[in-house]
Amino acid sequence: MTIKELARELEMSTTTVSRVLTGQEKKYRISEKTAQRVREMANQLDFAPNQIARNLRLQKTNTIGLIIPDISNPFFANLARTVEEELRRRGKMVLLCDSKDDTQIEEESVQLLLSRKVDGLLVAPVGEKWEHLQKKVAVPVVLLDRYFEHKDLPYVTTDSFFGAYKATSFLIEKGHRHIACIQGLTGTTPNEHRVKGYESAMQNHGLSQNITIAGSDYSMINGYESTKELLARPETPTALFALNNQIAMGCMKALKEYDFSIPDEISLIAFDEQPYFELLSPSLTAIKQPMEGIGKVAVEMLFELMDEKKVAPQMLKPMLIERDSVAPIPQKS
Amino acid sequence: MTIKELARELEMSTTTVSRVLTGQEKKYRISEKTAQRVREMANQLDFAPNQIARNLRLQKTNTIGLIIPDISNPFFANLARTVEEELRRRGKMVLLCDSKDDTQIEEESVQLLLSRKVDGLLVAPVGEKWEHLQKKVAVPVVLLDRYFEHKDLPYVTTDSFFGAYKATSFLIEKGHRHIACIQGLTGTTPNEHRVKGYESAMQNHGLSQNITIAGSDYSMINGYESTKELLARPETPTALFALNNQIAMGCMKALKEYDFSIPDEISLIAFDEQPYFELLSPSLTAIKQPMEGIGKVAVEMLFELMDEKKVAPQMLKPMLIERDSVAPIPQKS
DNA sequence: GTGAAAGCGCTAACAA
DNA sequence: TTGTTAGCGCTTTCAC
Repeated sequence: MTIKELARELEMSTTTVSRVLTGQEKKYRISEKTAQRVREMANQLDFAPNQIARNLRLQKTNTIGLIIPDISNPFFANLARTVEEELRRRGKMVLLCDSKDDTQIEEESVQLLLSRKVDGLLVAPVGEKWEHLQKKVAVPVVLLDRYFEHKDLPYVTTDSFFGAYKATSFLIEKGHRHIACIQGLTGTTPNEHRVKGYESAMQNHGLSQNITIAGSDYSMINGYESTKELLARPETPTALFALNNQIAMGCMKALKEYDFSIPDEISLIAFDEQPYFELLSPSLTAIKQPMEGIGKVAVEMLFELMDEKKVAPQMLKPMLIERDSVAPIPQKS
Repeated sequence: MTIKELARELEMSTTTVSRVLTGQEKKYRISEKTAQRVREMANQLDFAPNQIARNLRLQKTNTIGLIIPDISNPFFANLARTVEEELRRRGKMVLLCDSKDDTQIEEESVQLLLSRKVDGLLVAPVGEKWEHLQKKVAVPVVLLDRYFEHKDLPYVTTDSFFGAYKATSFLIEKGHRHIACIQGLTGTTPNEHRVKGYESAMQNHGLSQNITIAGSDYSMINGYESTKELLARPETPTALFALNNQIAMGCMKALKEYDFSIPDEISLIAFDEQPYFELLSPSLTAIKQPMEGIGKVAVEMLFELMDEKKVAPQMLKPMLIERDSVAPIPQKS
């Protein structure tokens, strides 16, 4: 069923049909009667214009490419949900790519999406390279979560420094002095900023000598093994700061296995809240990222870029959710 | 950068260029020298054919529509991950739609995807209606998770009856007699089969009179409120069977709030395993669905359908993961 | 071995 | 108020 057949059926030109169907009847002063007939017939034969042809002609696909490092990570799944919803509301569809935290897959995905002529790109990059996101990319790009400083690639993300500083200060206020930080993927901005936030807080409280950083990626296994390693050290930390939700899970697993009681023997705080945190025992204190905000702002930004407007990067403030995995300890200098 | 420009640059026809670039040089006996030159130039100018034009010409988009009720539910996020990976491996991309468990959005999504000429549809339907998935759908469709019996729509799903029967029997073997089931969305096949599995197990053990079914959808809030309601009844159940992961979370929340100790005062088992279940306190006994299998088999099936082969629906067996949320209770008839 | 030209289904500039 | 026609960028039939 094409517009041509529809036009033949109606005994009029494809032009007229097209104009009615694209809502331009007013503009071309098409008689209400004609318009009515077109709509009825289209409805009756339930004709839907071939979007591929349309896209080719219009040089516009109403499609946005979304590249995410791991859709099974609830953080990104949530992001994807908001983004999809926001885009749908604005008449766009989403081509989804999961890069599996692999820069090469990410680069390939960008190519694939560009050759499919997406109108824009929303990317939560792995974070190791950026050239493929900037050079020869003819469409607007907005980065999510991870980004690149000084690269003029617009982004929207959580204020990681702020969040980490807050989490660490919170622990310090509770009397903790030996706080270890288990980091995610090194070299990526959120990780570096979280680490810096942690370090700053430690330094500002005169605890520079106690700064302890372990770990290497955003996985549960990393949390698990880093925790075990930390527990094996001569001076066991009294608190752990896990830099994402999966690391925190690994920490809990290790602590459980080693029969460390949280928070009595060791406190735990996570960057990145998840709904089930409140159900864990003990419930997990966490830094909650403004997920909805990130998705919404990113889509907004992308639209502004598509309208050739200028945009400024955005850092959204996270908040601390106090639960039971952090206990005060008696002060001892 | 179009193939035309590339051809001009090379001083040959677009035909030849196209033939080389689509790997048909052998077929048309194009000289190796020419082919070489084409590839080099294409590479150098890093030319990538406009897929939209290609799709239009070929009447094929290498795109699959994936409709899912809620991508933020880890069950579906996992499914999406496997599906995306499998499809990428086979050279297809994924257009993602989140129906938010709303049949109307689902119907619209099908229309949108069809007008974009996807080559196939992978749908985890809300489960209330099926007409929009069968009538006038010109492309192959495979259903995930939820499906429709006797509707000739191929599906791949977990054997829900089997899993629920197993979970219930497990509780009965542990001595439980008053087992309540908190169900998900009524009217959907997995839910009905899980309920039937539960009922069958109860009946086969002579516990028909104790069958208790509460709840109405797959949400945490449903688990929460249904549990509270069950606890308020004169005869409190000794075990709860939650029909999905989110319901189970709601149960835990309610039990925690009411200071019911799991498993000492009440046992809990969930249909649908999640990685964090082992970290909950107590760790949660669950029926684990073969997620990877579902995704892979579904994609395979879709490809067979695209090759005009016949396929048979598949039910994959889940397995029971024993943890600490179920305790035996002394037998009393 | 290579090329000219038609055509995929649609929209819009130009014409009437 | 409506229609003719060119063309989006590609592939492929037919011709040489």
